[in-house]
Amino acid sequence: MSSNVCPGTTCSVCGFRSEVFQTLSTDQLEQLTRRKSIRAARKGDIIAKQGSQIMGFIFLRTGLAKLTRLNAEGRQQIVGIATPNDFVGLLSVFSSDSYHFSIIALEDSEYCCVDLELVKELVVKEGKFAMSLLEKISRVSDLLLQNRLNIDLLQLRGRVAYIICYFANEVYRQRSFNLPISRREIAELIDMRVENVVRILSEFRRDGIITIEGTAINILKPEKLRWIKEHG
Amino acid sequence: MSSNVCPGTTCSVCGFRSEVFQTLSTDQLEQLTRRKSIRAARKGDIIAKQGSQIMGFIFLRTGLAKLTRLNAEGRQQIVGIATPNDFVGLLSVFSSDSYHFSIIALEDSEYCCVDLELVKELVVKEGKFAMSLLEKISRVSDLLLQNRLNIDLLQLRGRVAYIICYFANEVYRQRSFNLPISRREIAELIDMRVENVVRILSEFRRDGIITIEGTAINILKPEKLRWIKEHG
DNA sequence: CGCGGCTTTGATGTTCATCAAGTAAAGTGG
DNA sequence: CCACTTTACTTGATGAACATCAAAGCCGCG
Repeated sequence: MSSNVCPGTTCSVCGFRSEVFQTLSTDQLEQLTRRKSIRAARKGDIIAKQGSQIMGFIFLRTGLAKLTRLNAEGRQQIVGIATPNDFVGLLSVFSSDSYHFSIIALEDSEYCCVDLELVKELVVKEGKFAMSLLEKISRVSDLLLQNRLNIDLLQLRGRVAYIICYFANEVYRQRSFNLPISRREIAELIDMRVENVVRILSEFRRDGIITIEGTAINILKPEKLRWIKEHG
Repeated sequence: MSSNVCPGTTCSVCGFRSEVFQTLSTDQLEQLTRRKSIRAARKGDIIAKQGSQIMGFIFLRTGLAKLTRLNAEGRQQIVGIATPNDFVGLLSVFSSDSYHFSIIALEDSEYCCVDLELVKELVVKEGKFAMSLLEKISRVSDLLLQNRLNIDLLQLRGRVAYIICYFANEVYRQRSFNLPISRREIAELIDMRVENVVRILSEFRRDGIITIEGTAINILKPEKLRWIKEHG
């Protein structure tokens, strides 16, 4: 939970600006700069906690984070993965006053926390800003839902293939990378059990589809993996 | 697909107004009235089709509709149920130019189709409108996601209980009602097979938890059903 | 009437969760 | 730094949950 405030960077040079804040005036950007804080989170740090009051509009600048949720039964579930420039407060921000998910850093990350009241003020004052926010929020949330719907129809083999492809294609854009999450977390992400994640990964390795050593994954047969993710 | 245009009603007396359009001026509401159409859909009619171009901002005035989706494999999936005052274009409206889901009437329904360009214009022009739209869109989408996440963690018995409770509590607000969807559609809604839906419904009946005859459901033991939905 | 779609039940095999047990890796405290 | 504990990973065996296949009844519709 220890998140350090970083030396301020002005919002006018922020990567997020090009996507959402592009429509704001220099003046408004300065206002934004004054009422935001950039923070650093170490791997494992809790950026926001499910159920706690929403303090600000949060988006990820660098790094990687998971959105998690504890259901009524006490079972942990990973709702999705946030990559740089995703806002992670998600829909809750505008429909509730408390976070519906926890946000936890998977890698050392930087995130920006903008005063929520200011964002709301800007929505009301600056129509174009409101519009681009709507677009961005829609895109991120829609993608989250699509991923989940896709996974729901797959059997376990297909789910594991899906998530490997996800990291390869959407996150790291490389055939070979280090899994940022544990076997347990993979299980929580695609609604299955640790043992079966392990078993299926071993199976993929045996079949020469991937190599995997610890967290290091290398995809040997992308076509085959894609086939499994689609038909498995 | 045959949807008849209804005799115009002015937007100033629309049920949706109180939720989202409340902030618009009389003038703007008249503008809205001119650039919208109220349509009637009969049970089974397709209100919008997955993949087709988004023509307008659609919301349901009366009746009931399902949001469905055909995945890459050709398997049908029901994403959610829309009740009156839900906008059914959902997130796609602002993040894509084609519908990601089909919208199909489950009961005779009336829906309103507002010129999307006008809505976007109003978002830009009227900050308060933008804000209430953001809130509404967030609430509906968030709920959709929550429901799906809940269902994902349940076994089949729990899912069936969940969906019965859903209709009883959220849609009809009565312990006894007519299921608006077939057994097959229930299966598509909670990711299971028709046979198992039937089997579990019969089981609930045998155990005296519900009565069910055709589409007519009556919940006899709400507490027991709730227990199953939470622990099943 | 006959056909097709929806519903229902039974039988069977597959997929998956659970239990158990063991290894490896990573903290923790003396 | 080493014994100790904990946590992550891995494999096997077993039973429960579920999909699939098969068959029959029901109903509406041309």
